[in-house]
Amino acid sequence: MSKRPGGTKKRLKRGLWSPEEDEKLMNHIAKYGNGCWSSVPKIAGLERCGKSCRLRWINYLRPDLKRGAFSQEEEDLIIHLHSILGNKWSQIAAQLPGRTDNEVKNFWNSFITDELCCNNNNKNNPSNSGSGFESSTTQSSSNHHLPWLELGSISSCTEDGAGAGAAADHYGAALDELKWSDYVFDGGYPQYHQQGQCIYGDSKAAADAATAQFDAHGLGINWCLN
DNA sequence: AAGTTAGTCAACCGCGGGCGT
DNA sequence: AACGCCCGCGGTTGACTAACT
Repeated sequence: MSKRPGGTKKRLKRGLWSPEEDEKLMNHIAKYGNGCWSSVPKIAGLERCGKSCRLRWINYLRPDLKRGAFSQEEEDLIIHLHSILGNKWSQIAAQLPGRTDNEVKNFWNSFITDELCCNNNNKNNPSNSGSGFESSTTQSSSNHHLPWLELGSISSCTEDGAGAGAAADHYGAALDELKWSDYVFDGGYPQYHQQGQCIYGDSKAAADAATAQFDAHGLGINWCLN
C-alpha cells in the first residue's frame, strides 16, 4: 500500500487483524448488530476505521461464511455469471451463499492468471493446441470442466455505455430462455478453429448449432478461447 | 539450506450513490 | 440545489507461504 490516509487525528491501526481485535468486533456485533460502522470502532474499543471493521466482518467474521476452496459447481457458476455480469463481484457473490465478493474476485483473478499463463504455454507448445481448456486447469487445484463461453462484448452491442445494463439484462434473459445447460459441453474439448477463434464443443456441428441458436436470439456470441 | 519466484489471501483506497439536513 | 456523511463496490497491493532453483 503506497498510499496513506491523510489528515486523521488519531493514528489508526492498519494491517492484519489480531484475534483480540476479532473478538472485540464479534462481541460488539453480537451486542449491537452490524449497523453504523463509523461508530463501531469507538464503541468496540478498536483502533480501526469503520470501513476496516465492516470489511473484516463481511469478509472474515460473518458466521454464515463458507470457508475453504470453491466447489466445482461454484467455480462453474462464477464463470457463467461473470460472462453475463462482468466484474460485478457483489452480484456474483450474491448467487453464492456463504461467499464474499472478495473471495469471488480473488478466485477470478487467479483463474484469469491461470488462463493467460496457459494460453501462452499453448502458443509455445503445439502439442497442447488441441486441448487448451483442459490443459489450462491441470496446474491449479481447480478442475474446470466447462468450456469458457464468452458472450459477445456487451458494450459492442449498444450505442453507448449507458445501454450496457440493459444489454446485460437482455443477455441474461435470452440465456435463461436458451437453457444454458444445453450449451455446456461435457467431456473432452475438441475445437473448431475458424478465423483465429476457437469454438469449443463436442463437435463442429454442435458448436455451429449452438452458435446458430444464440444468433437466432440476437446474441453476438463468440465461443471464446481461454 | 538458502534464495527466488509464483500463487493466494486479506486488507486498504478511491469513488460513486443514497440519504438526511 | 448544495453539502456532508455513510455505506458499499471494485481495483489494487502488501503479507504470507508453498514451490522451485
